[in-house]
Order: sequence, then C-alpha cells, then structure tokens
Amino acid sequence: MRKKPNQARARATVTAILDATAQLLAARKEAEVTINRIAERAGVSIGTLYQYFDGRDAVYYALARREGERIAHQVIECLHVPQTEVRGERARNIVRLLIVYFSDTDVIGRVAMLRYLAGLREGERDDVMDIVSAEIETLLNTSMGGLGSLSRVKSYILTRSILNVVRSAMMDDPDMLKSREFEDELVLLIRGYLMASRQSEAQTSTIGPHV
Amino acid sequence: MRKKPNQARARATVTAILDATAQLLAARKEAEVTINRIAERAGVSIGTLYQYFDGRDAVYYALARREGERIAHQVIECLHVPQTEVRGERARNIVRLLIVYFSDTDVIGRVAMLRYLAGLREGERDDVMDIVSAEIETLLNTSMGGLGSLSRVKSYILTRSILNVVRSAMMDDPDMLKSREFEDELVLLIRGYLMASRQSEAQTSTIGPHV
DNA sequence: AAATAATATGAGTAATCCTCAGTTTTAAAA
DNA sequence: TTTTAAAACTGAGGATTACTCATATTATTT
Repeated sequence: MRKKPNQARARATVTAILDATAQLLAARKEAEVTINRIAERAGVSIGTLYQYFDGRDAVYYALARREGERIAHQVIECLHVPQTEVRGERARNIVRLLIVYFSDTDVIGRVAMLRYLAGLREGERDDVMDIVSAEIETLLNTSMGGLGSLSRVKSYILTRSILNVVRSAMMDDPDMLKSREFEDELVLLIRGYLMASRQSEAQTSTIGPHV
Repeated sequence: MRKKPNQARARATVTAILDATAQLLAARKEAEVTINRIAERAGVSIGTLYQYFDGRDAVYYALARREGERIAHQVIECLHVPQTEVRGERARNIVRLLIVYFSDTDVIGRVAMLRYLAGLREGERDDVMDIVSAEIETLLNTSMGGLGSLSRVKSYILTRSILNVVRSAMMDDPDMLKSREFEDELVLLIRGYLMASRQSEAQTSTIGPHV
C-alpha cells in the first residue's frame, strides 16, 4: 500500500474500494474487472485509488487479506470455545467452519482470496495464517498436554493442509466439498496426523534421540 | 486454446511460446511479463501467438499444465516402482519428489504453476491431478488390499493435501521445505491418515452400516 | 503444377494503466 | 474565528499493453 489512510474519510475510501472490488469479482469475470471500473464503482477517482494501491493486484491482495483475517478470527474463536469430551469435536467444528465459508457460492472476492492464499506476492509470508498456526500450537502444547507437543512444522502442516484442501475442493468439486463424507475425512486427516505424531514421539523417546 | 497446431512447425511454435514464457517468468517480475514480450522472446509474431492462445493467462495456464503433467508422470512412475518392505517408503519417495521439485529456486514458470494449481480458470477441473488420484486409488485398492479401500474422496484429500502443503511451503518458507523434519512430517501425515482410515473402517464394519 | 489449407506477419487500433498538476476538504495552529 | 498546512481527491491525457485483420509465406493435397 502506497499511503496509509489517516483520516476517517480516507479509511472509508479504502473500504469502498475493497467493497467495490468484491462486488465486481462476484458479478463479472475476472478479466473484465479493471482498476478504472473498480474506482468508478467505488465512487472515487482513479487518482485516489492509486494513492493507496499500487495496482489491481495490490487491491486484490488487500481484499484477500481482509477476508483472511475475518476467517482466521472465526477459527481462533472456535479454538477457544471450551470443548466437550467428544474426541475430535474441536477439529470438526473448525473443518465445518471452513467448509461453510468456502461453500458460499458468492465468496467475497474468491479470486482475490485465491491469489492471496497462493502467495502470488513474492517474499511475503502468510502472516494471517501464521497467527492461526501459533494459536493451535500453544493450545495443543499447554492446555492439552496429553496430545503431545506440536512443533512449528507440525502446526504449519496441520493448518495449511486443511485450509488448502478445502480451497482446492471449492474450485474442483463444490458438491464434494459440501458432502458429509468430505467433512468426516478431513476430521480423520487431522486425528490421524495427531495420533501418528503422538505415536512416533513415544517411539523416539523410548529408543532415544535419532543419530 | 484457439486453434490446435497440426503441423510440426506449429507445434514447435507453441513449444517456443511456452519456453519463452517460462524463461521470462524466471527472470523478470510477473508484472513485467507482457504478451508482446513473450512473442518477441519466442521469436514469433504477436499475431501467431494469438492464433493459439486467448491471452496471457491462457499461456500461463498451458505452461502450468505442461509442468503439471511432467510432475504427475514422475509421481505415477514412483507409484509403480516395486516397494521394499519398509513401511511408508513409497510415501516418502513421493514426498521427496515433490519437495525436490518445488525446492528448485528456478521452478519453471512458478507463478504459472501457482495460477494453475489455484484453479484460477473457472469451471475446469484439475484433470492432471485427477489422474494421479485415480492411480493412487487403484493401487491402494488392488495390490495392497490390506491398507483398506480408498474412496475417491480419500484419494482426493490425500493427493491435494500433500501437493498443496508443499506448494504453500515453497512460497512461505523455502528453508522449512528443504528440512528433514518437514519431509518426515509429511510422511507422517500420509501414514496417519491411512492408519486412521483403516481403523475407522474396521470400526464401522464391526458396528454395522451407519444410519 | 495448381489449388487449397495451414501457418505466420506486424502495423494499426482499441483498451487499459497510471501520472501529475491543480482543487477541495480536514484539522491543527494562531 | 481565521489562517495555514497537510491530507485527500480529481480526471484529462500520455504511456503502455492488448488484440485484430488484411496480407504474405509455407505446407499439403489433387
């Protein structure tokens, strides 16, 4: 972003630009969305748009980030809800959350989201997802000691595999995405990984450190 | 693609265009790659390019598809190599293959690949990956009956989770991608999922069909 | 060898991007 | 309450990029 909006008016402008972009992406094909059209729809001049964004991709990225933060918050909320005794309930709730989100045929700025998730901007880490990863890490490491400690790599794989599979399914096969079997299998993927992690850890600590 | 190349000359043209695109994507920033530049680098006129492709995105997509087919073939080859008795060897080989491929700092047309994997083209299924999925399905269903049958959904989740996590890691954290721990964890993800699948299946078949 | 089809060309036009000199609005200072 | 300066906004128009089409060249068929 070229310039941070300081005044309320400017913040409203940025919001309007992102909203307009989402609307256009929902209504038209991606190729038909131009910066000039975005500015027009947002009710701001093209010059104003360029004060805050480097170009169309930057707008997409910002929109995707806004969406990413929204869903990340929901996931974290889910993580902090006290759980029942039923095993895998938490995992199921999160899986459901993601499936519902990506099932929406009108996913705000779907294409923008994809661009963002695919990390098309070079040299920038996905810090929104990192926050979710860290949250899961501490949760599994502290309050649920029995499940074995979760390294950074483990939490990375856990978060990204789930998110990415759901995302892929949205594009490849929306019907499968909404199926009960799909949900069940994702929960199984999580449980299986955590179980296998616990096992391999127990094994390692018995045999001693690897050479 | 607008027109299929019939003659050898035309096929060479298409190849040249894809090669040029890969070179430009490796050397310059994405925004600096224009169709006119691609045509110039490929040594064909812009008019010729437009006989075979609808635009820049179409070229990217074709390039990504070519790459996708290449890696898919390698994975399938890996699947058909007779395995030793060591458990999870096959899984490890495939994981390694993907990691090596995506570790290449000069991944041919990386951005194109991402676009393709992200499925940015609407309404087209990822048929290259589907072939790999099907291959894994039949393999696990026939020659290795002991591992439990693999439904379409299961093989989808298996293939996409691995591929997508490796892809994400390439963008997010190349060093992690190359680490031994990362490789081990991916193998664990696969093994855990297959184990959990077997377990849940055994349970279901004991209790009887779900209501 | 003539006819037909496939492929290639690139100047020119249409579409889009993006800048910048000037105007208006806001908020803090006088 | 003016005054002042910074922040925000504008949009015509030059720069860049996308794309077409009338024409030329090369390959294949008859």
